[in-house]
Amino acid sequence: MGASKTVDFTNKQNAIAIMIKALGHPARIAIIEHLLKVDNCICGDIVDMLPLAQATVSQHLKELRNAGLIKGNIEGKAICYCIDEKAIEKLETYFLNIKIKLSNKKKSCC
Amino acid sequence: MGASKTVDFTNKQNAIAIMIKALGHPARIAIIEHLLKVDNCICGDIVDMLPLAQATVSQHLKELRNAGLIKGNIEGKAICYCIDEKAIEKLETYFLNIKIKLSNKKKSCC
DNA sequence: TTTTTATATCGTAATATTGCAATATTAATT
DNA sequence: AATTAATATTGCAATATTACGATATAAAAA
Repeated sequence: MGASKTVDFTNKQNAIAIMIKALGHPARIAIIEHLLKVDNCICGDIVDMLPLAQATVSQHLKELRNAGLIKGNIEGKAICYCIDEKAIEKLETYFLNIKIKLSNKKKSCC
Repeated sequence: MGASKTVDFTNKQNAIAIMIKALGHPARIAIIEHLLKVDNCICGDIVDMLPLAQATVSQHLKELRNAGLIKGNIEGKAICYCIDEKAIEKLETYFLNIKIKLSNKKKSCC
């Protein structure tokens, strides 16, 4: 197979899984962390930062874009990439809710 | 290739990517959400819940376990799985920090 | 001790991901 | 218009993931 059975899960579950999956790679974590540090977020700088070929970085950026985690703004012949705050908020809220629910839960076995 | 270039990233980046990656699948999201709802977290119930074969569910549970997101406790011939609170806290903290850093940041382009 | 029950592992097929070189595209510069 | 610069896309090889049936394992029940 190799294909996830997305049809059988809720839309919410599929949506959050897509966002989370997009972050589940060290290069894409590194991209987000770099965008966080830097003020001028030009694509070329990301390529220079990472130990990966330009084509590979471009691919990772595309995945982050498709998942809604970053936005790109064309600036002349360069592209300025930024983190999408709303996406990060969604993720933070998701885990915060789990944390809260867990703390309100009686322990069963582990 | 198909193999991530983990050597070239920091240990922290690789570690958080592994945790996040483990959650980046709708079935594993569904497992976590189920464990959150239920008091008695027996493996067989998870298998019954999900639209996947027992072997597949077992594999997903293994990945969550390997990433430290759940813990299993043997109870006779059954196994009780629970969410590892510390793992969830790590994830929540990670995204909270990004959120805070973003809000303290001057907008550049997007 | 045999059988049943619950879970894990193995083997394997289908598909996805990762990474890169080569090439295409697009916009600025000359 | 031709060249340069920045980024994206294509094509492809290597590896990983997903899913499942079949089988193994381990504990309880009969």
